[in-house]
Amino acid sequence: MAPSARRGPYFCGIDAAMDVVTGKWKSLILWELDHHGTRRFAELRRGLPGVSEKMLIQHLREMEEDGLVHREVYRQVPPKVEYSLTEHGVSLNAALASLGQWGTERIRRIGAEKIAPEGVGTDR
Amino acid sequence: MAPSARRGPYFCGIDAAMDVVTGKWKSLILWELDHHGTRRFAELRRGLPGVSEKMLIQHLREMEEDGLVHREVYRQVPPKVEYSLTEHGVSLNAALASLGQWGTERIRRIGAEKIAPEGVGTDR
DNA sequence: TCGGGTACTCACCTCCGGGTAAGTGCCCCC
DNA sequence: GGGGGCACTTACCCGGAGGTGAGTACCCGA
Repeated sequence: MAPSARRGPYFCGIDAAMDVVTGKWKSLILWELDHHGTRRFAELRRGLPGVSEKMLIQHLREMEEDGLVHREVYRQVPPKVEYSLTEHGVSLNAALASLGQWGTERIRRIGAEKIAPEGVGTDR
Repeated sequence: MAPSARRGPYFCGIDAAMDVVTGKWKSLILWELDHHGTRRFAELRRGLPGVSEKMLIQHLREMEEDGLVHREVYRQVPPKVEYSLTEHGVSLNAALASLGQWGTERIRRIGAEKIAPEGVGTDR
């Protein structure tokens, strides 16, 4: 089987997109990478409070397979790896924008708590 | 605790929306209801090939709690219940549109199979 | 020399999302 | 009079998503 054919048949575009974005941290990773442009592994870990290293790597690998993130390895003595979004990742993130707005609306409506990952004046 | 406070604190709008849309059939239910306007339980079941009655009800109940769908019961001898989208459901569906397009794009890119639920000339 | 950082891998465990199957009370149609 | 449809409910089970914690190979600063 072709390496990228691992995902099942879909009913519609929505669940094809869902398939790629489902995972506790994937949308946050997308957001982090889009927001910062490029991030190292440890930076991502620090940016997503509560994520385990195992899940971070697992999600990053899957997103790489799915062509959403690019992984650049610098062969150095203290290892250095940089992650960034591919154009597909960027466009997915753009497609998520309206959903993000809806969610923000909803948070306001139900008055849920919101954990801002860190400082920067973010809406969305 | 307030009845609608059952959902945890969120990092951002995306996962607030995800929280509501996560579940194997929820996006499909949204789509079915949006497409047909109003549907009975058995119609939904037939419209979502492979769904189990248990999951259908469970998802419908959650979506009702979340204020996405409206449940209208007609007290009749053969029971009749009609489900439809609330305005929040409709707006969520609208917010999912761009994601659906992205997904459709992706399906084309990777050449995955697509199961059209039933006839009607659908994109998205 | 010891602790901490970098980017991981591996083994193990838990919880719950989701599936299967059966039952319910009432009706209509063959 | 029995089979099927309606809208569910209940009990049971399984697999996988995700968490925990340890280990690795190397380096740097205190």
